[in-house]
Amino acid sequence: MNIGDAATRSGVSAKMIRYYEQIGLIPTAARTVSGYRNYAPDDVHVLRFIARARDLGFSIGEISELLDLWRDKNRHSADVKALAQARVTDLRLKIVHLQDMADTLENLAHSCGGNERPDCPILQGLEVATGEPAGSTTHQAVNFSSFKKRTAT
Amino acid sequence: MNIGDAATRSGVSAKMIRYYEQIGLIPTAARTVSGYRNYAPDDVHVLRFIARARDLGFSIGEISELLDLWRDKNRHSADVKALAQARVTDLRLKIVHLQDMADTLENLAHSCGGNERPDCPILQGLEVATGEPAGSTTHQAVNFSSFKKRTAT
DNA sequence: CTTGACCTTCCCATCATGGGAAGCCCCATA
DNA sequence: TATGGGGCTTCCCATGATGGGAAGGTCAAG
Repeated sequence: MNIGDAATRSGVSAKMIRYYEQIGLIPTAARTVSGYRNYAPDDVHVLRFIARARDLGFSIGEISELLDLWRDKNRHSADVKALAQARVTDLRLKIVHLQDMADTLENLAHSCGGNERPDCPILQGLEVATGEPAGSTTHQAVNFSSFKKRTAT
Repeated sequence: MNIGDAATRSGVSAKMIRYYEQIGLIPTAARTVSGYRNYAPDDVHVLRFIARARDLGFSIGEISELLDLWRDKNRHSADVKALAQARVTDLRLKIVHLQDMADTLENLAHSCGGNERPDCPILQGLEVATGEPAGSTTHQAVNFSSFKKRTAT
């Protein structure tokens, strides 16, 4: 099948399929005489795997590891499990932080709520409520985008 | 204080401070006669908040709104409150998505022995549960759909 | 006055992704 | 058979947030 079919069937855009090929995440596709990339159902399978893993927040590097493990018949479950658990730990931490932030903002909304009060203690409030000396360690970024781009260690 | 001081005290790198100024997230800093940027403690407060918000995955656009919310002391209290509450709703939604994701991964990890046997179901889970197969084989999908695209404003 | 640590601007790279242009290719239909 | 529209190719550019580094000016301590 052509790349467009593979894209719609896998949920990975054609652009991304070419990109994944280019960076070596997937092998170079077979070509037709006229140069079109040609994909087999198995390739779609792999692409689905990739799409799913991306959805779950795995970085490309991690997906590469997962693919290696997946394709390796002698793979070790422990490796895969460790990878997944690392993601879970990241996620739990993020959730806690986001809840902090949501609570803070909610308080802010209440304290600044709708009247003519001239001086909402917003700045101080947020700074206190967000805790964290903030000059402290630039701790490993815990946010949506950074966990994606953090190169797997 | 100089930009280096502001950077270490706020946890935002000097590079980023200049960038935030350039894109208008923070106002152009005062300059000394020789052209050095000069910061007051209040500026550090703002930078700290930015650092915190970035840490939590807010986009620059969102942080810009939050800062407006902060600085807009009393004039449009109702609007300000609405904005804050919208952000809170956003946050709660993000939290839900993250929890979904974490739960899924945790389930996968939990059912994986973590030993040397190559039967860890994490890989199968990744392989199978592609969201939205559009009338295809499996539909046990978990569907966080566009979670990773949440960079919306 | 020298030295080294700081500051300035400017340019480039990153990662994952999308947009779009220019130019082939394939198939259905008139 | 010719044609048109849509799919494919490569190539270049842009994004957002961040870092690296060069070339050069500045400050403060020795």
